[in-house]
Amino acid sequence: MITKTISSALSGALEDLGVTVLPAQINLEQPANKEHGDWSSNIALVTAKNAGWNPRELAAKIVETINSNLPSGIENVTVAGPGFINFALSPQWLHQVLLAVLEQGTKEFGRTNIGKGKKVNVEFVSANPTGPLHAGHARGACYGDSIANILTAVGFEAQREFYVNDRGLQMGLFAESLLARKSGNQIPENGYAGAYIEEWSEEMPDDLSLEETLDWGCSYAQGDQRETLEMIGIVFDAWFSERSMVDSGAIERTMNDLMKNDASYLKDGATWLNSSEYGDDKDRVLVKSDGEFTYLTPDVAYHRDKFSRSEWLINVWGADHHGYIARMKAAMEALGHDAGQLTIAITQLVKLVRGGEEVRLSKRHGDIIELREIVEEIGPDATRFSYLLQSVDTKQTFDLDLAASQVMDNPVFYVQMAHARLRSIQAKAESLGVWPAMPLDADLSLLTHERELELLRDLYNFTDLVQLAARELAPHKIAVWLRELATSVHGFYHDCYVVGDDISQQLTSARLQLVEAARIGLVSGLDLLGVSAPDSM
RNA sequence: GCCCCCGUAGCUCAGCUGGAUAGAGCAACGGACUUCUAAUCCGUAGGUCGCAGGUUCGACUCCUGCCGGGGGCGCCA
Repeated sequence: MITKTISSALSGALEDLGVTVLPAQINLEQPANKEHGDWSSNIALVTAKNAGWNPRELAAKIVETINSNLPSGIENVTVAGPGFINFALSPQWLHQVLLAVLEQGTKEFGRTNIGKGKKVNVEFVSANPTGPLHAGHARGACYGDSIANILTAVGFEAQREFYVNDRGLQMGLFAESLLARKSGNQIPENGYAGAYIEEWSEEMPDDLSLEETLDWGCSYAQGDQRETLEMIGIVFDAWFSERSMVDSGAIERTMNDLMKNDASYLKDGATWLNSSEYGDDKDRVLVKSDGEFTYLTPDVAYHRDKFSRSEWLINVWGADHHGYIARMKAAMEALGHDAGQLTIAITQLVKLVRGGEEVRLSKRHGDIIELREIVEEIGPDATRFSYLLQSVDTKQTFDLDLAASQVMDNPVFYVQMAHARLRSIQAKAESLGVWPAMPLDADLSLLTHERELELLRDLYNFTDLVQLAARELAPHKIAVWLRELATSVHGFYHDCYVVGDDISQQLTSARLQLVEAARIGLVSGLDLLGVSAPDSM
């Protein structure tokens, strides 16, 4: 690609000047300000000191050298500011980008193989099967699903997994709450009092034992959660049952192996994990003095199971679990796993606002906003896009009134509208018989309008962007890029007519190529977020 | 007290491994529809990037210390 040409021109010039640089030091970037050219290098600023030059002088020498033998595709090279070297290219390189996008199509565009097929397990949501999913779960759900998409796009083999805590204290309280509600008794202390408990208990068969209630409630809740997730297009490859590890003996084996590795000990009638040996603040209880496991113990066994199936584990946890990271990594190391292959992605809390007031999230009380309600209110696409629009590192304010009533404020419509507009251009071209019978010899050099070039620059950036989003597990970067691409599309749509009497046939066919390329861009980006690209709005 | 996240325009947020004059949407103001969807486009206005030091040719970005907001520090899950 063109960046290689520029890099080698730079390193050649530096060599001629007797300045030695490593290829890795040559760093090219696309300046934010278009007046600074298409590509820019700071190499003179970086190397000047060691070479004993003034940065601007060095840059001038480099430019002189490159200009004496200007590579094709580069229109001019200049020195600017404190010593930047700016390259202006002929639009031809962007036309190459267009051809590449068309050739790749929606199935290939933006995809690479840096993951080399490495297996990654993405565990997310993992809500207790004691109630419906709420607005807070949704952030982790959209995020986890999207990073699995992105990791797949860069060549990993991603598996989506949901860990079901179908045993333990909370399950017991849930079952007791259902039974109490069913028989009209008082909900037990610390039990579940949400309105859904009443609705669910009415669905429940009569005269169930506590154990049967637990089974029934668990599968009912799981079914409800599964259904809600499917409403926003999230389908898990595996639902891993905590209880199954009791039956299989996995938990006992894990306890034994921890003991064998001197990672656990008895104290005060409880069994402890020696986690402080592995960087945790303190040791943690694995088996309580009453003989029950803590939450940690089955989870350790579970992670171990995941490691037997995948090389890299990603857990998406809420901010309230961050204190749990150190002990889990400690346990993995104690069991001989590489804690570096366990990545914990923390999503900050979602603050729900309705009517200007904060809505508290608590499953134990009645006032939860269910994910199902949100999806029914604003639709799956707006739900997913809204949750993915900002970094999970920041706490999110989700304004339900805004999302429901002022749809125009919602960027998802802006992006989807861009796609619908491109489709309508194609539909018109189709009705005139000039599409999709596209002439492959369209003269792309006709694409010189700034709107057209802007579109191509956006498309050029996509592949690197997907890799960055994968590296940082940051789907919001895709969402931000989509808004930029949509802005370019709307600008192009406005200023560059594609099909019409006063547009030459040559220009029409060149622009039709661009329309399809931009469309491929929108579809590819939206796909990674799990948002649809409708033909009309 | 310790740990994690955040602090950027009136509001909601971007800002890539440090780069040139800090960006976008909404809200405000002013323009653009005989045309492929005006659910759009163009322009104006709006900033001490929480504060103070440090590193650097260069800091919103990295380091340290404060201040402010949120979350977590159980033999709960």
